[in-house]
Amino acid sequence: MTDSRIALVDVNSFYVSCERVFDPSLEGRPVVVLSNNDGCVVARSNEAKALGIENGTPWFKLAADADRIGLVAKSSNYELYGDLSERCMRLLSRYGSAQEIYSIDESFLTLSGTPEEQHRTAREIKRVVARNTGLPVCVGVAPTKTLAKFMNRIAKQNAHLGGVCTYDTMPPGDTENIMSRVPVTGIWGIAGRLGKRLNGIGIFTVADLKASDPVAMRKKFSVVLQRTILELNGIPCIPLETERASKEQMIFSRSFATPVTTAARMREVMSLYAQQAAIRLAKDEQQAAIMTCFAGTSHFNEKASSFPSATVKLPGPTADPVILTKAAVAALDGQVYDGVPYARAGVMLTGLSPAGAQPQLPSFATAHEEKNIGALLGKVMDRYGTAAIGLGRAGMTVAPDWQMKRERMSPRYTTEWDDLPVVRAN
DNA sequence: GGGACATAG
DNA sequence: GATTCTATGTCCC
Repeated sequence: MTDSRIALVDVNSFYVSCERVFDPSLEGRPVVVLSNNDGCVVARSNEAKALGIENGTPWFKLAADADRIGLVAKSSNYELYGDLSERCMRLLSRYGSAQEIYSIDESFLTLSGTPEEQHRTAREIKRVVARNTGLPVCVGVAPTKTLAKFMNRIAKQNAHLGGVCTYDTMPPGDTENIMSRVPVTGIWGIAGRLGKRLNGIGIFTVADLKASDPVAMRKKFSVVLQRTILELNGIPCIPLETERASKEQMIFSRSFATPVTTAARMREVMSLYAQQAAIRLAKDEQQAAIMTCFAGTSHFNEKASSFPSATVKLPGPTADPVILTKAAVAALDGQVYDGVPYARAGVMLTGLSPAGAQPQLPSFATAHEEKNIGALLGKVMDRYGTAAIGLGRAGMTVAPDWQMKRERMSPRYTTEWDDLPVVRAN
């Protein structure tokens, strides 16, 4: 048998593993990586999972006990993770006739050959990624994406499999056995809400779902669930997306380290966020037609509740930081009040199109629009930091106090010359 | 077409 | 005292 199959390669505890690549002393210890603003746990090592620490736990609830239980927390370092991700994805691309980069730490690959050959390829992938990047991965191989995800999960949870699990080489009885024991929420696309509704009609395990009638389930639930059921039965319904579709919307939003309580400060925030959004537009080679600006108080603050937002139509599709910044600064005018403790804010861009798709008539383009300032801002900030340059921030030479907290961040070893690791030889 | 909701990583 | 960010898809009006 030489059917083509799908491999799902996933880095174990990706963010934690990235931290460990550069700090081997973290090996074997409970480690968590925190969200932006050092808010809550977004990645855990197995040792941290074993301590019962859940994803989403606020750091302030763990901090006091951290030393006592030997828990290490790191601020998230997306420069580092993004760079290691790229290296990893480039390596993986060698091993499949097609590749879908599904997330920062996951790729689907198309494998050919016999099941035994595919299993050997999967083992080689694991070996080569470990040797070339230092990152541990697990690989699941199966006829459909949903089954590949499931096989990957089995590989992760059963150390004796050596991090690789292939549907076609597993004794069918073993697979059925596992499926009849894993809760239905162990399947890709089924989380709490749907899980509860399924339990309500007697579907508790993966095996129960697999045995259900896809047509009836589509009527009762959704087309998504029907596809999942068919995929569990080996019928591919979810195609490999080898071309990254261009984004439909772009959001830049952040929580503040300390609340923003004045309209004047909020204008500063909007100005900086709009510039970050412009930089991303330039990187994606896109332009936007509509901008929504929003701010909000903390959802945990019941006394002050305010969620201002405003949508403005831009003069035409644009990626120009000058236009975007002016629009953002003006958008929330009159809706943000002094004295209200805003906890977060953001800029959303919609109506996106490829840059240059609708070339503007020269008479409508402003002088600065043609100069692609967004890309320039991005390059300067990449090299000299975000404080080095900016529009309309006269005198703002130090980071404002609302800027997000990253108190426990490791150096950006691979993307900052000044953060290069130091090697000592005795 | 748009808001609410669900899901994922 | 403190609780991420981003993107997509479906349902339903």
